[in-house]
Amino acid sequence: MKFKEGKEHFIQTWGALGSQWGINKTIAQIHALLLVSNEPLSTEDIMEQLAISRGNTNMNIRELIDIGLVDKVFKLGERRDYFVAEKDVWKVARQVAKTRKKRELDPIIRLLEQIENLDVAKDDEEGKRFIKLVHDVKKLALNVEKLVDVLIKSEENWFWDKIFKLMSK
Amino acid sequence: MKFKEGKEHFIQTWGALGSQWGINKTIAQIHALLLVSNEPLSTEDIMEQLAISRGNTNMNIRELIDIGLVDKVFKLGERRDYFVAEKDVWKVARQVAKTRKKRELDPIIRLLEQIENLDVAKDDEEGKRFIKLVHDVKKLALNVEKLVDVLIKSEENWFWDKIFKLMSK
DNA sequence: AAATGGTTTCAGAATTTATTGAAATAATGA
DNA sequence: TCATTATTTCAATAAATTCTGAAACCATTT
Repeated sequence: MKFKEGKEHFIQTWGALGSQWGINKTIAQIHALLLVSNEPLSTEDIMEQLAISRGNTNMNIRELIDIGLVDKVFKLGERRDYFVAEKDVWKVARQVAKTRKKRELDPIIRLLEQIENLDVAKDDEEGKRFIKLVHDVKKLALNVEKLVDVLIKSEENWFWDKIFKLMSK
Repeated sequence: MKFKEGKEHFIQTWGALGSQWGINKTIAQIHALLLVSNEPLSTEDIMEQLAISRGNTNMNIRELIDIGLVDKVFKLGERRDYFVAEKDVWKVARQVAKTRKKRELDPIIRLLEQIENLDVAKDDEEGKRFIKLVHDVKKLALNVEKLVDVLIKSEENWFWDKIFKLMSK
């Protein structure tokens, strides 16, 4: 496989991975492109290399900056903005986990807590089963949340080291 | 909050959660409906309660059966099919992890391995950086894969117990 | 064998989501 | 100031996904 071909392939794969996980394909592709680029890229560069419009490029770069995966950088004597991606894959993983936790997990836990506070008569078997279900889901969500918290705070080696010790017992 | 209202809320929330994670909303809603139902439901029941068409119902139930979250059951002396969902939330989590691992993680690891085998000259710095990136991503993916494998094989208590011991050190 | 009750399929419609592109806005500096 | 260049916004459009509903299919009973 040729180098350029490999890059293409990588960008496509990253994009596909993104859509499967509910992330817009273009966001993932821009991220991949910046990941594989050694130099900062301008909006023009990205538009050209991914064959997408200016507006699309701009909005998705902003999203990536919000998520914390991409930074704006300035080149001396240049007017236009350039962008770089965080290259440390572990940091990327942590950052994604952080964003998704806040955006998705936290609101769901709050909702489940609300539902949990149902008034149910003591002899209402159906109601009791429902409350147990909601409770179980909440418990799972809380556990996932805690795990994500560990991940967010950990160093790569520490984290996987501990996880793998888990497996061997 | 009233009981019925709580159920509605739960079904909506489950559906919303699903779409954020790249799962079709209706699939998630059917699953939620079956989760909160103590009795098996027929296609008609589901159509009615979620106000969706027969075709939609049928296709999404099939998907849920494929994933392994829903079973078809028969009622004595009844001709029509009934469906029940796995109620154990931990089993649900493991089943989802299993399906997504096979569908998503495995293919990506294979792709990364292909890309990794690039021919790059020894003095090609850019190429070398790219290969390192791909290698790092693959390593992360392999670690996640291993973690998911532990999860799939574990009992709930064992798993979370070990994970939480992690945190305290 | 034909009527009944139920299930599955799938082309087209509806809906949702992503993208474009042009106009408005901002920043720079001559 | 005003011309130039870059960025942002957003209504319109396109693309992708999901859903419908009617027809085909299948199994059972009379």
